[in-house]
Amino acid sequence: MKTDPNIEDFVASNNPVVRKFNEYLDAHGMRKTTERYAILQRVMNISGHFTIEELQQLIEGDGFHVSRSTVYNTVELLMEAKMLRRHVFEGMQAQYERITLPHTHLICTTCGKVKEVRDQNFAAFMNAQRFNAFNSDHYCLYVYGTCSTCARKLKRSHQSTKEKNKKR
Amino acid sequence: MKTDPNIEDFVASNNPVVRKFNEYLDAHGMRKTTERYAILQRVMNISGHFTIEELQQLIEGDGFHVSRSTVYNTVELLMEAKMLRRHVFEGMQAQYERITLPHTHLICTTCGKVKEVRDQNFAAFMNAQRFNAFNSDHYCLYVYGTCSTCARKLKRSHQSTKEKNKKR
DNA sequence: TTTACTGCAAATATTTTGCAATATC
DNA sequence: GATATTGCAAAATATTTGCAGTAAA
Repeated sequence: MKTDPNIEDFVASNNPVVRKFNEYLDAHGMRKTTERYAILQRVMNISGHFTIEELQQLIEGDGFHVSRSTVYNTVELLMEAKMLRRHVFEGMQAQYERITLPHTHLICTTCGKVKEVRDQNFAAFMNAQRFNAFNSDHYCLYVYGTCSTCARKLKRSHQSTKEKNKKR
Repeated sequence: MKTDPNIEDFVASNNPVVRKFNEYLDAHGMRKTTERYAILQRVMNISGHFTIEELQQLIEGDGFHVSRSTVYNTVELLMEAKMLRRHVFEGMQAQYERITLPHTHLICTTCGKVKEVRDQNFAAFMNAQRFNAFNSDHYCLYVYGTCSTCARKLKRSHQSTKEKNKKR
């Protein structure tokens, strides 16, 4: 293992995320490589959604080099370990996010921004939900629409169109 | 326009789907090509989900040739016309389905089968749902889990493992 | 007749794979 | 020391694009 104090500290820390990943690696007879922890550390410090490209650039920004294949490989492991989830929203490239409490995704179809909202009522509703001949493991609710920022901009440009039309 | 009686009949029919697509094409000054209607006809006769690959093969099976680019192009138009939707479920390639009444997708993570269920309670819940600073247009609920067929198979193979262990 | 659309092939984008070098166990 | 993992480059996959020919308006 190369000496990278940050990552060594992270591995040595009793961080539950490190513990969970260790358990997964142990259970599958997999090795604990510096690259895997460097990626884990980065992933767990991102609050929202990110693409593979963005993740790799963040890691490189940390001054640590990992190949694209290793990023894909480790992200796959983190998904199997149920620590990370992949989302593909309409018209966008794949994005990842760490698994936390269930939440709804609000996706603006104009600017592509994704907002997460936690809704107790909805969570309760889904928890009570049972399906016929189907054993549910987890769910994703994607709500597509327009965020307030884009709505404002659209309204403005619509108004200026009306203004122009008036002037003619 | 090449003479293909089936498609001509379809175009001539007062099918609401044809009308809706015509309106979209007219509104955008786009041409009414045989290829577009051939694809529309096929799409509207598929009940479940399909990939681009599958759609093209079905069309070829109908004895009509359309290039891959035209399939992508027309599918894009149908999505803009709000007649078709694209879904990317975890670990699978993009699938399309015609837009009908809102429904939940149950996705088996073992066999990949996708089942649609309509749930009045859920629909009512979502219709009442309002989000802060976000104007909702449509939503997708994906529920991942295990279908009963796979559950049975898994149970059986688990049992036979236990049997084997007993014999030792 | 004009030009939007199609088909083909080539380009691009994203993800996967083969293999030699290397680090973990 | 044995071998799982890495990095690189090449391959595979999915989607987009440029352009010449064709067909819709």
